[in-house]
Amino acid sequence: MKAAGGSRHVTLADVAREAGVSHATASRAVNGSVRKVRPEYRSRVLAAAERLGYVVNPAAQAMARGRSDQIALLVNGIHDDYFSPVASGVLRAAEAEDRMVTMVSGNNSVQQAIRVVASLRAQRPRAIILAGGRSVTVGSRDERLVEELLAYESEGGRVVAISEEGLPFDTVALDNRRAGFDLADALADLGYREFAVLAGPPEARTAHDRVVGFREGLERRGVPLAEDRVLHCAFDRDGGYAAAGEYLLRHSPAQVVLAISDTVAVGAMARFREAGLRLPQDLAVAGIDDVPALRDVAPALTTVRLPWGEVGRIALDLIARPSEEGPRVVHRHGHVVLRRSTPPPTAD
Amino acid sequence: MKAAGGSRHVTLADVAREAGVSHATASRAVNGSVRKVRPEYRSRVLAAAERLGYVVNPAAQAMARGRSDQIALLVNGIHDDYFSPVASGVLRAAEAEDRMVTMVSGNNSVQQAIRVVASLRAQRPRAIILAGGRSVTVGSRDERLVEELLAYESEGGRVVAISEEGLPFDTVALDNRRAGFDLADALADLGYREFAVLAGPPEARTAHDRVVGFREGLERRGVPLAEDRVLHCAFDRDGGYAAAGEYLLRHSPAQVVLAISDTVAVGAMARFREAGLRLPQDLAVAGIDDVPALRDVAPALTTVRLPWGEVGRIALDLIARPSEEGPRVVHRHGHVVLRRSTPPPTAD
DNA sequence: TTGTAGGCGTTATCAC
DNA sequence: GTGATAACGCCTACAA
Repeated sequence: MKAAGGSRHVTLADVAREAGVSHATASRAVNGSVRKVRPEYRSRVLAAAERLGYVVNPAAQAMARGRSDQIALLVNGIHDDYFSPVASGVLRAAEAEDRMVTMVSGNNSVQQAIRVVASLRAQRPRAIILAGGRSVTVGSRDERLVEELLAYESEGGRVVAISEEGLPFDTVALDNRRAGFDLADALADLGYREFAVLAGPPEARTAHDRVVGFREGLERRGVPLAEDRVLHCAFDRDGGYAAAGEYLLRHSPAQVVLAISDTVAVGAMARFREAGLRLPQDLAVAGIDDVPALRDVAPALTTVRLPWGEVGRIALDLIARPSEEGPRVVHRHGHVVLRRSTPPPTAD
Repeated sequence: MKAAGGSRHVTLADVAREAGVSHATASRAVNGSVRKVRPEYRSRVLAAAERLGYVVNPAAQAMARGRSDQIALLVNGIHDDYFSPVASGVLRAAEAEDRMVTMVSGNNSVQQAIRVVASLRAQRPRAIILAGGRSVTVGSRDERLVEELLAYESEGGRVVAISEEGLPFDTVALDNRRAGFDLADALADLGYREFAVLAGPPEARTAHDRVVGFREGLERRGVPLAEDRVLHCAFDRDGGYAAAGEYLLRHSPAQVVLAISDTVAVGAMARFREAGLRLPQDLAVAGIDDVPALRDVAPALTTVRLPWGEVGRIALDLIARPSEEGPRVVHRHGHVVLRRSTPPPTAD
């Protein structure tokens, strides 16, 4: 039990005094490398700490150790598609081990991300989780970001990326190409032949990989995908909405629209409906991610379920067990979930 | 420009030496209470800091000041309905002023929330934003939480609640009763007469208030709401799904179902569809919140739009400008948005 | 194994 | 206004 009184904070010195040992022993008993303190003292200290309601002062600890215990999650942007699944995955995993996560947004600009990492660096968190992809063309700004991150690592920090393979950090890699491949393959298998693609931004690596996957999947089935059937758009709901509008203008109707994400798909569906199309009768739509919040749209959306919760856990795991020998990459992939939005196509 | 090299950190001492002044002066020039240092020194220090790439060490600062500059956001649970709108509202606002937010989840348990606040207390963040409501019956556990928060305040921290009025802290109060009232009123105005309610957990204050609002809105229109038409459920998608199932069992059909949140509404819609009901022809559904991710469900959901972004900004504002004289309350309310899910009822 | 002592980077206190 | 100097709470050689 603790005294919730508003007085001054209990410090390690208090605990030490109460337990009748030195500061050092108290420190070791509470946080030190195990088994260096006599069990008797140990329990005496622990009891005293409990009795007094001692709580470590993270700032002091951070200062003494030169590193805090925070975990920082850097997402591209709050509006980004990646935000909610990735964030809730990581937060949930963190919650499971009683840790707190500091969230910051790179605001979809590498520029900003660099600045953010710089100030993060000053805070010396235990780890930075980099969520969301980088560019296809690894430009100089991207390199600056990596550089900043490497500097952070050289100071003893740990970086884990949740994105594509290829960064010089431990990474949890979701196989985006495969997600695209499997989805395209499954739909072609279902009988679809006329595809259109809402491709997201051409420079976003995640979107790009998924589109490449779409292409390969269709190729494998011998299904053509004309260039003009691929529409680029922002990586969010409004992007899908806009791209769908463009699609409608082109008068090049397809049977099914593959969107690079569920949110894009949902935006597109909204636009299609406005145009009077019946879904899925007039047009089938599929996405990728299987974000929980969207699981109940109608018609239920065919998608590729990505294991976000697991990804979060793995990321924390990678942080907890550093490796000596270079970046590790843990691969995960999703599974196609066929739902109502893509019924077997009827003869046209 | 900064040297991104991996060497040791630049400290205030370095800056002071470089500028040829004392630690104290350097400190004052960089962070001290303004206008106590000669302009010449001031600029000399600033220049040196810039040149060396000096960045403050927040841990050291926190330690010396006895308070860090972090803002902590305590949400009820990650799965909670409140998570995404409130979190993104606050994060966005924080982003706008270049601040980072530490997110923690109370995991939907007051018990846990108390523990979280206790460890937060140790971190001495500048402020704690308490998002999400408390219980209807202010129980002893709730009181313990408030107590812990008050203790934190007595240590100099600032608490801002985003919830209902009544807590002894500055609060941004969303008028939940009014949201319920306006929604019920609008639908009754549209011609609906047979209502059912998916009420959420009876002990959750937010849900409770909304239901009270429903009642009052209907009352005003002289529309009865039988007790057995009110079904309690969990405050999330699955709760809505389950409650919808229960509704179906009762064979007491209504024209429209008022859900206490969009997510509950969407879960219910999924269940209704499974049962073969056509929406909105066979049954109309409405929610509250207008969460962006759900804006495109079909049929488009009638709801009450709550100003989450504004709420986040106000919360940060309240933090930035403390008041001397007791808790302030800023009221905000939503606006009914009629969409396809509640067409004017046809004669039955 | 335990205790003593010094240091981590900043701010705050007081003389000057 | 400015500059020594002492905290702040914890960790960790180093010596005992």
